[in-house]
Amino acid sequence: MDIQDHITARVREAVKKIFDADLETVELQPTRKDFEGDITVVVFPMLRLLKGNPQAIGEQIGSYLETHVAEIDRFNVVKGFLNLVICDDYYLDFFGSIRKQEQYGYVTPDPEGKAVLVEYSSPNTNKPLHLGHIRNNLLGYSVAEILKAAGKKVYKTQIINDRGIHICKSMLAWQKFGNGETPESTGLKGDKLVGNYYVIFDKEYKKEIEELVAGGMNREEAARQAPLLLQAQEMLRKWEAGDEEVVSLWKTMNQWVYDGFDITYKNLGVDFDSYYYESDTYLLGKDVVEDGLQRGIFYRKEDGSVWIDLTDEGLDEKIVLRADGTAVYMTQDIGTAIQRVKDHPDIGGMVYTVGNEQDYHFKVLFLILQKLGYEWAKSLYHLSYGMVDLPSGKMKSREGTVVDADDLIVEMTRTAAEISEELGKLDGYSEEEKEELYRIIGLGALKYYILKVDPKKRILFNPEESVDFAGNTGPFIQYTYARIQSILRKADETAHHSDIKNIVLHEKEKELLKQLEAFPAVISSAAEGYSPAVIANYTYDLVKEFNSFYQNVSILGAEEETSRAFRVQLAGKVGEVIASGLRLLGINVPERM
RNA sequence: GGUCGCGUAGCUCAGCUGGAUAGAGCAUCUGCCUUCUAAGCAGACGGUCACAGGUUCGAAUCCUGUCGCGAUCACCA
Repeated sequence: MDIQDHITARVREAVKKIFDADLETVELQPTRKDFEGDITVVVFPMLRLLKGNPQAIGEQIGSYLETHVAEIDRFNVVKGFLNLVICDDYYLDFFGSIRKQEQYGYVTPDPEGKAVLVEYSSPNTNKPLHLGHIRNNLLGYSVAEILKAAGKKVYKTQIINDRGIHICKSMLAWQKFGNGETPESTGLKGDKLVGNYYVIFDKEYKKEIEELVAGGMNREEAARQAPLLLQAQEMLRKWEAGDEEVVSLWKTMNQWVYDGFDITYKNLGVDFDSYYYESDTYLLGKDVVEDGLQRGIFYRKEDGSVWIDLTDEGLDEKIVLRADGTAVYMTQDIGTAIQRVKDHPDIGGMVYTVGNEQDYHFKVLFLILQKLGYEWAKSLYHLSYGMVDLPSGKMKSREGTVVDADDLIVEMTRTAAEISEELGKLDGYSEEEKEELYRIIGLGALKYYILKVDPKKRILFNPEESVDFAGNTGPFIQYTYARIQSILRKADETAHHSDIKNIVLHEKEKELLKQLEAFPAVISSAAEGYSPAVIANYTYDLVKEFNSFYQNVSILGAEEETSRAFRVQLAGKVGEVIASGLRLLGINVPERM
C-alpha cells in the first residue's frame, strides 16, 4: 500500500471516529511549495457531509493523524487545506525499498496478459521520410515503449503503402527519364532516388498539361488526358494484372526505397516486429463485408455498392465496397485489422499512429469493427497527432518544401558537435566516441523537442531557428545524467554500498525522494493517455530538482560518511530514473558530455 | 454550413478526472566557476488563462454561446 492509500484510509478512520461519518473519497494533492508539508488533504469536499468550518475540521483530523499515524510528523491547516508533514523515515524506507531494484517503475509483464499492437510510420514507397514521419515514428515508438513499461506485451508494426498510382508515377518517370540510374550508380539513397523521379513525374506532367491547354483544351480535361497520367494509370492496371515487367520494376524500385528507409529508421533508433504491405492486404475485407451484409450490418444500394448507416451514432453513411465490387480504403482497413488479430491471437487492442486528418476515418473504422462484433474492437485507439508545419505553411513533397528526415538528423548532430567542441570537455575521447556522442545529443535534442509537446497539438517547426540545447531540452537532461555518472565514478566503494540509516533528510533530498516516488504513477498515466509528453515533463521536473540539489548540497563532500553514501546512492537512483524516462522517449544517455 | 481539435507570459510549452497566490524554458536584466562538469544554479521582469454567460463554497480546468486558427465532411489513400 502506498502512502496515499494509507493516508486516505486513516483520514476516513479519523472522520469516522471524530464525526461518526463515512467519507467516500479523500482528496489528496502534493503540498504546494509555499507551505510546509508533503501531502495535503483538501477539507472542502468533506463539508457536504460534515457541518462546521473547514479550518476546525482540518485541525481535528490533523491532530488525530498526528497522534495515530506513525508516518505523520506534524501538520498545519491553512484555510481548508490540511498540510501533512511526512517523517523522514518513511522516505528513507521507501528509498531502501527501491535502492537495489532494477528498472524501478516498470511493471513486470503478465505472461497471460493481452498484447497491444502499435502501428506507426506507415510510409508511402514513392518518396523519402520527412519531418512529419519523424513525429509519427517518435510517437509510435515511444508509446510502444511506454506500454511495455506499463506491463503490456507490445508488437510494433507498420503498414507500408507500396502500391497505387503514386508508386506508378515514380516508376514511369524512372522508366522514361532515368537512363538506368540506380542507387549504386548515383550513390544516392534508394528512397531519395525514387523520390526524385516522383518529383520529375510531376514536373513533366505539368508541362504536358500546359501544352494541352496551349492547344486549346480546358485545364481540367488536360489534367485528365495528359499522356503521362494515362500511362501511369495503364501501368497500375498492368500491375494489378500481374504483368511481369511492371511487377519486376515495382519490386526493384520498392527494394531501393526499403533499403533507404532502413537506414533512416536505424539512424532514428526505431524498430518494428513485423511489416504489413498494402500489396498483400488491399484485397482483404471483402468477405467480411459480404458477411456483414448477410447479418444486416451493411446494406446494398441499387447500384450494387455496399454501405453502413452510422447516422444513429451522429455520423454519416459510409461506403465499404464499390459498385464494381472493388475495395475502398475502409474495406482493406477492416480486413487488415482482422488479419492482424489472426496473425497474433493474443492481441487485445491496437494503436494506430496516424495524423489527425484521419480522425473521422478511424472513428468510423472502429465503429464498424464494433458493430461486426469483434471483442478487441473496443480497445482500439487512434493515436492522433497534429501536423508539423513550417512557417511557410504545409510541407509538400512535390514542391520541395519538406524538411528531410536524414538531413535533419545530420543537421542536429552537427549542431551538437559545434556546441560540444566549443565547450571542450571531451579530452581523451576518440573521434569515434565523439561522433557517437554528438549523435546521442543531437537526436536527444530533436526527439525531446518533438515528444515534449502534447501529441494532439500541431507543431510549428522553424528550420531557421535551430532546436535549443539549453533549458527544457533533451541535452539538458542528458547533461544532468552525465554529471551524475561523473560523481558515481569518483565515489568510493563504501559510498556505493553502505546501508542507509540514521539520516536527517535535507529539504532537497526529500523533494527528490518524493519525485522518485511518483515515477510508477507517471508511467501508468502516460500509458493510459498514450502520451510521451507526460514522461518528458516528469523527467524534466526530476532533473530540475536534481540540479538544484546538486548546486546547493555537496554530495562527495558531505561531512558524515552515511550522508555521503546516501547522497551518492540517491544520485545514482536519480540517474537510473532519468535514463529510464529517456529510454521511454527513445533517447539515449551519455556517460560524459 | 455540419462535425472534431486547438486558443495560457513577447516566443515555445506545462497545468485541464474542478481546489491555495496559474508554472517552466527561451528572450531581457542581476548575482554565482581556487569546491562533485556553468549544456548549470539563485534571483528579477513578464498573465483580464481568446471573449461572454452559466454551474459550484471554489473554474485555466465542467456546460452553453461568440470569435480566431486548423482538420474533416471523396465510390483518394
